[in-house]
Amino acid sequence: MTDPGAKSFYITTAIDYPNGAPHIGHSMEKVAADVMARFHRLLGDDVAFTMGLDENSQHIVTAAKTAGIETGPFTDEMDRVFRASWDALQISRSSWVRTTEPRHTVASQELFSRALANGDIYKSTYAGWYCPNCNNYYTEDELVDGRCPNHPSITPEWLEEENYFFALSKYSDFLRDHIAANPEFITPSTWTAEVMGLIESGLRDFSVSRRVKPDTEPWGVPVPGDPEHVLYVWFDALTTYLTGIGFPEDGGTSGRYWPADSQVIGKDILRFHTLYWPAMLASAGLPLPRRIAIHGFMTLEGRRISKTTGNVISPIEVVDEFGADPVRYYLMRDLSFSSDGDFSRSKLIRRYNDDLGNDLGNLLNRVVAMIGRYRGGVVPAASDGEAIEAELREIAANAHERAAHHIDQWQLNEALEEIWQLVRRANQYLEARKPWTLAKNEADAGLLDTTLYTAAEATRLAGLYLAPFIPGSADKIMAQLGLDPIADGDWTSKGTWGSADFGTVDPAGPLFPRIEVTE
RNA sequence: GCCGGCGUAGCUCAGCGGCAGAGCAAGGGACUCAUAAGCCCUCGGCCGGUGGUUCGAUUCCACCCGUCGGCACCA
Repeated sequence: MTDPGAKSFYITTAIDYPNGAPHIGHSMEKVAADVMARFHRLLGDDVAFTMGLDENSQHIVTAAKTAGIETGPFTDEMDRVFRASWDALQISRSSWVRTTEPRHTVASQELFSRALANGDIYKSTYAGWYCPNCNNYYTEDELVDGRCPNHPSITPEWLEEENYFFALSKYSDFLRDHIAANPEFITPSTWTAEVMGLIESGLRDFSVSRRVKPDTEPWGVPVPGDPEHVLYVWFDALTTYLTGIGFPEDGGTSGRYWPADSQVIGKDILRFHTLYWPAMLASAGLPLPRRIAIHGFMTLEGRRISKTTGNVISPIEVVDEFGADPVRYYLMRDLSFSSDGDFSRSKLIRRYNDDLGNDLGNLLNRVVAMIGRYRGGVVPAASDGEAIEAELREIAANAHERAAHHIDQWQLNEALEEIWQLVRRANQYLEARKPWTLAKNEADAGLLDTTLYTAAEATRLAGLYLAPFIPGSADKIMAQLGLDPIADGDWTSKGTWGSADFGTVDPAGPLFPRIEVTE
């Protein structure tokens, strides 16, 4: 399917920490990344898309213990739940990395070894408040009245251990220069000042290993040549982005896809992806990702999502009720990628009914119904028409161009707004031409043909442009219009006016049946 | 405390030096192809406050108030 000469596009999402099932708040990042991946496939690019799970943490071991399950089966179950959630949302990942996989051990050790060989890793002393039950260190702030946050009965002791450090401080100038020279590296740019501020306030080296304690379950990637240590967080978690494309086999796929075009993360891990990660890559002699795309956080009905509040909703639950496309549409339309947003059931329903049902679904429905009624289902040939037809063609061309630009800039809600200009204009167009009136007069047959074709074509293009956002529905639009399902490269080859051969419409009923609000 | 974001119509937000914008919500109207949908019109804002720069500020600057984040080994 993919042209070997195609441009490659590599995108990743943050890997999740599977100490519990995913909730709706995790889904915005995944959907946004998926929209981008699908958009690039539509452009004809050869897309790789990595997601995964960060399983190498003592917190996971603790969570498994709490659940009374062995760590392996526990993470296997979490793995199943996470994949099922993203599948429900139609996230089109191409690779899935669990940090416990052997291939990931290889990749992490390789990255570590390269940084070591480059002289950026050294041994030093790490100190912190150690809780033996958690097998974890805490900072002063994290302790609750001097006790372990997870084990109120335990008073952690101050422990020092020798472990490995990464020389982040050496990269201050490099990072500052890179960020200044590549304004798109941090997207949206509102975060640039914050990151620069972090650099100016001074970067400290960070520890990258933990000593394996006796009598604890070994869990993690051994440090190459020093099995007394396991990699701690960064050289393990961040490396998944490389594992996903076959690193360190540079003759294979990783050479083709790296550097990543976009790495999508939440604002909480900004520091690690804009400072630690590029420094680690530079140290290992690898090029840096072109862009770190940072999204805001989601509240649920106005409240912070948290287990203690009890307001967690699973993505599967929401998809079961509304369908994947409506949820995807709502997330991308109402919640700005770059800022925090609130997920609200009533607003989702409003978006569904008003935008998807009334504007888009009803447009499709009236178009296929009229073509069926007035032209026996065959989309008629048409003349160019008059100014009003030209105007609609121009709106479509604008939507094509501007939506692409906005998607490229990670302004996904604005891309949808542009496409909706076309949807709205198509409805207005029908009101202006009044095909139901034209149909009453044989003398208007030619104009009726033009009107029906023009409306059908506008609907087709809107459906195509929406394909990255609502892929299943986009295909249904094509099917009702009697067209082939959307394929890779169609944004270009079929994205302009008149680039499809219509046949016979296939009315299949409302695309987004209205949801009746009860309360 | 330090750094940063935000505060514009009932709601969600756009605009960021030159007569206040969109969508939704609310009210009215003409139509009927369509998911009682679509279309048209109307209502609606001392653009958080105070001072300053400017011929002119929602837009730039200062301060204040409110609000939300970040402040490092925590995903």
